[in-house]
Amino acid sequence: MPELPDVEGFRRVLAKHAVGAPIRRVLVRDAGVLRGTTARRLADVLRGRLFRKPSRHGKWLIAPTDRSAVLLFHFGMTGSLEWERHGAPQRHDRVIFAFDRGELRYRDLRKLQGLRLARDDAEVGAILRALGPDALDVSPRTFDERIAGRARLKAILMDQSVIAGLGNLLVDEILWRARINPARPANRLSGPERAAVFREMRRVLRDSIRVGRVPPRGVWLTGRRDDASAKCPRCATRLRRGTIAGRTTVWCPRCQPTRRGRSA
DNA sequence: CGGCGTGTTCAGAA
DNA sequence: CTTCTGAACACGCC
Repeated sequence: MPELPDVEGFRRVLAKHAVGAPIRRVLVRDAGVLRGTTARRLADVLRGRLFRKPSRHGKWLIAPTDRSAVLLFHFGMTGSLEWERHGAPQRHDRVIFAFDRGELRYRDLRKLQGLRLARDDAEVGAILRALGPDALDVSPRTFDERIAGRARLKAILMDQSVIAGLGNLLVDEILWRARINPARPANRLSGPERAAVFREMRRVLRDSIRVGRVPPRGVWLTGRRDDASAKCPRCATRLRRGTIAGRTTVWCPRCQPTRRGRSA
């Protein structure tokens, strides 16, 4: 599930329920999600501490504490962060932070990513150093400069070191709305085309965050990924699918031609 | 049983 | 140097 809007939702969960209250207990139910730390160290460092206001960069959730330590979450393809007031843990609750009023649970099926514990802000910087600017923060000018690579546009937009936060579903949705073929070389887009991608990126992100997840089904292209006979919601042309940047890619050959007048 | 998947990383190839 | 592909990670669902 998690792309930028989902992680923003998790950030809000943490901010709403888990900021400013002492962490009473850290229960690591599956140490397989701990990256570069151990259950012992995680508990020793966090027990009795408070989380301060969390931030987000791309798909990373950054949770500072009232000491120098900072907890970082990445959710891979199947992770989430849940607040539960009571009840038995679910099968995929890998780490549980217990507070007086409830529990914050890092839930993840596939364990493709996990939790990291940084000693201080400098270590956070080192972990996030390779990321480009957040997709919601980047200015139109910086966006234009950064996506000017030779690779196919979808690969560029998915590259977290170029722009942080966009994933497979979001990029397909953005390019469908902007009516640009995902296989176009990024550095051959016109100025207006780059502006369209930027505009639709903002719009898709805003709408997704408002709904609290990405992406809402319904009229979105994303609701049609799994159906091989699905039609374009705009023009009813049969959607096409292929592989770009190693990921399943869905597009409309009519709305998103490779070049003027041709289909992909 | 085989194939697939909202993410990332790495080795190796082009 | 840049870009691309496939495999790996782990698990549930066709």
